Amino acid sequence: MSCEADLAKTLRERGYRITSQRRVILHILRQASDHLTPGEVFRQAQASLPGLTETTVYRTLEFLAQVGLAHAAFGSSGKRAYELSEHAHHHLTCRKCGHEIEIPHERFAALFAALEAENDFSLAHNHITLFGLCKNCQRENEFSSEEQGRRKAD
Amino acid sequence: MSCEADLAKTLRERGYRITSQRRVILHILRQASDHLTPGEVFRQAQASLPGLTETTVYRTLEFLAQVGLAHAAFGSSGKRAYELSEHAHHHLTCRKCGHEIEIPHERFAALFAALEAENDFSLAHNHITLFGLCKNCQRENEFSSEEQGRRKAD
DNA sequence: ATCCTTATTGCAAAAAACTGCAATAAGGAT
DNA sequence: ATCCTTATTGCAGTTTTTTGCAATAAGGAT
Repeated sequence: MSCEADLAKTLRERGYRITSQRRVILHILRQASDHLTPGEVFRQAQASLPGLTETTVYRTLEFLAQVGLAHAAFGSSGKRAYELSEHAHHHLTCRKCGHEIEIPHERFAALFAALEAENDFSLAHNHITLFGLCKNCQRENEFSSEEQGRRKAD
Repeated sequence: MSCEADLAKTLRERGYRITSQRRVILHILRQASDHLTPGEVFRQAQASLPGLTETTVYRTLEFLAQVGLAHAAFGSSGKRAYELSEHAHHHLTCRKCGHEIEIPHERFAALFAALEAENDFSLAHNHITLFGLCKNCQRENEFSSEEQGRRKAD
């Protein structure tokens, strides 16, 4: 697999090592169509690598993000979730029903470039999640008092 | 205090109640020059309201965000931090030294408006944090292997 | 001022994240 | 194939966030 070899090279060059744990976790992220929380990754990874620790998952995920292979996004619940960096995109997430609309990175590219230039800053590929209300949920009241205490029901 | 009365009205209209806890927490956020984590808010709040629980702080902060009075931002560490919604702005945060550059919301306004129109979406005021490297840190290597294991030292 | 409804809080216990340190194992060198 | 250095992992323990439920207290009505 070319991307495996590629990965090896990338990491090695920077002084990191390739381990079964990293391979498994990376593989899971590749399969995933969606963002995965550390817990989800852990559960899936357990299957192929029984001895794996939750701690390692957290550290590996964070590691992948640092190296740039993956990045963290914050879901509507505020829980951290990771996904591969490939095909940069962002999300509009409905705070009410959780519906997600994907926005290609290109839409942000110009603004990002401008900000980088103006501030002498080098932006990493961030996954941005913008919260709001989707078409349907806009009609109803955003957060009527009756919903108190049963937010997850939505 | 006008903003207090204003707050009262805002909440009451929506069916929420004003409690000493909410007042204290909101007051702390007003004083704060910076974002505060739930833990920080809790510690400060303890002073004026000894009986206060950490749980309540978490819930109140989340509540304020839902109601739109405050919003959560995710610091470089990924830790959640809250601040009042007034004077909308965003941040460019250096992943290495933690330096933060404030970006006025206006820079994002046009893009946000376009995204809202294109997707039939109503965006809430999100506080965006874009990570990257500041001017100074760009010179050095982003994440050389020697830094492994002592990231917080930077 | 007192009563009533029900939004909020506190408590206790669980789940999720994070840390320090000793043991393990990549992978370059011999 | 074996040795060596040190990046990574696992373990055990700590802190941070959440959640369910009963007790408390806002604030409108009487």
